Amino acid sequence: MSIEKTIEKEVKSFIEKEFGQTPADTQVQLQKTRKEFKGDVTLVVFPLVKLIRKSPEQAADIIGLHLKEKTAEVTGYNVVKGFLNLEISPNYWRQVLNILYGEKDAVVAPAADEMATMIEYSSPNTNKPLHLGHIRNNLLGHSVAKILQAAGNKVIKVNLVNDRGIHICKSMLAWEKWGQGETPESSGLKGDHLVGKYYVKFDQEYKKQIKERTEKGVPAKEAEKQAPLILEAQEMLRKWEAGDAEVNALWQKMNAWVYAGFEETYEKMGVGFDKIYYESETYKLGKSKVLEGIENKVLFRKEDGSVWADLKEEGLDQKLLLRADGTSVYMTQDIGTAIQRFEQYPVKELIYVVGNEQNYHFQVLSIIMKKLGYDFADNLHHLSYGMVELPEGKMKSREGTVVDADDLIEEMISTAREMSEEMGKLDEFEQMEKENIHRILGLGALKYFILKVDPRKNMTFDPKESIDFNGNTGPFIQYTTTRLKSVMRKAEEKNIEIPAEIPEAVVPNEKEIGVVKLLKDYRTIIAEAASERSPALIANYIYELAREFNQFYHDYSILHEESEEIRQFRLVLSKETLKTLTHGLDLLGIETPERM
RNA sequence: GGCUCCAUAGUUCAAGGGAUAGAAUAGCGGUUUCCUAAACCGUAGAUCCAGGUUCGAGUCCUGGUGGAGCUACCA
Repeated sequence: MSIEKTIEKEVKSFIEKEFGQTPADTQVQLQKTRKEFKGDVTLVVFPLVKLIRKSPEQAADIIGLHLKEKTAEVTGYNVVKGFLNLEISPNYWRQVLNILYGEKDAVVAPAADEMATMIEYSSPNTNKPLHLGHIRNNLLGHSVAKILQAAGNKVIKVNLVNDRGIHICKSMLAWEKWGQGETPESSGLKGDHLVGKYYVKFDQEYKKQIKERTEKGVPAKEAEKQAPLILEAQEMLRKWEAGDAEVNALWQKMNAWVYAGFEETYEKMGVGFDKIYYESETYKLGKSKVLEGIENKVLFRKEDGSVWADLKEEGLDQKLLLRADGTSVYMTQDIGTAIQRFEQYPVKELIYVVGNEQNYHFQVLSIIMKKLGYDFADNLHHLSYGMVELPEGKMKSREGTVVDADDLIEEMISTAREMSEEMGKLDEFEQMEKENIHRILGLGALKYFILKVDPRKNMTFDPKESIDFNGNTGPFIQYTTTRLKSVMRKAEEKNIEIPAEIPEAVVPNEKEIGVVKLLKDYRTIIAEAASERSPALIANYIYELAREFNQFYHDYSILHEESEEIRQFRLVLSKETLKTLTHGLDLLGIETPERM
């Protein structure tokens, strides 16, 4: 039993016996003792003073004295205001490390639950390359999937590629008009960037046409609708929907370019999926369910034939589900895909990793699903993450301020390369090995930078200041692991064995206890990160652990320690720390190099 | 206009209603005959404003100020 549980139990039974009052769980508040005070565990006494009817100081004193007498692990206490700081014996911490060390897996045992959690992320449009916003989405989705798995869930990762619609037709049309048969091979451009180029081209030409008309006095809205380019694009979409062979062939060709490009970026980021859905295959879903909804009178039809949900009772507006011409909208498709997924898979919940700009959409989705009578509506969760903003505000493709995913990744790797070469620690390595380490470090810095921030919050990225490699960063934690790996290598070279158990005679010092205390928390942190769906909790934890270990490492030597028993203790401590840091980094999708 | 979210050192981020608000970075000053100095130590620096609830408020409530998002027969 953990020391906190033991103390909690003892405090409760003590107060019950002595004062005839049973404290509620929320009244027994235990927390870690702050660094500036003596002690390990702190009981906040304020909530208990009403039951005990003494001053906070007196109450703390009585409880402290009792715990010291009754609980073997409590070796002393002190009272500061209403805070009872309890000192726990170093032997207890040694035992904690022994237990952690004995459990070979840092991972929580897989749950027996056969029902899976499905997590949808990435979901890109195929008309332009991925940017920094997508990076946050992908890293979050991938990391949350890993964390859920580590917490004992079955996880299915899915991607829904938005491969159809008017925006795709814009790229296709521009390529036909101005592309002169350009291909990724002929231009040397990555497929998604090539298609993106024509999407931009369309927009430019379209704007010109609008301007020509507004200058002749046509109202802006009229001009937007009249411009020949947009009419052509709309015509192309109609042909696509009618299955026109020529349009379809072009669509297939250009999408294939984009997929190849995306695949490259996904691979670089280290993210992947168990199943990829294409909107061209799912966009007709949901319509029949909506029609059923009319029969069941939960939806209604307007005079023009369009179908709506009335959400006034929920404090929202009306929401369109089928256009007057009978075609579906985004919401209709999402209704269809959700139903399909719950029917096809043994899924207990569905998590959508989508930006907070779509909060309203997902709020409405849940309400409509419920209206349609699907119980799993309560198991649809929107993992709503904040925008990545530039110092001057939102990224705008029109103003060319979009931070391209591929460019950023390359920049990170080359920064790692520059720094590494300056330090010269890898000089004797082969080129291939060096490049691999630069890649691991560059991506480590990027991933940690993104994931350490609470997903729900907006974050700022300044392209002028490169992402740090020192301090609270991925490379800092990676560096700690390479030091540890180096210690392990040297131990092996010197034939120093790492024992199966720690000798009982060892009494850990303060720095060592500091590390053990953190190691003990790891499983709890995973569970919390899973329920909060927040990789930031993992990131903050491993940073703190690395920092704590570095302090110990700086002050004490491991292999050069003279006492064999203490050396063994420190080796076990190091091995456990390495295991935990590596595992935590892996949950963030970050690799650890052997050297750096 | 309506709805939602946000506001913490110069900057980027932390802080389950609890102690003297933590880090990092930038600044200043130190540490290397010893397991990797991408490290370690020291120094200085912050809760948007006004009320309220509470033994205790960055955290909860009300009002204000400033910012973001949503409010499409786009996806």
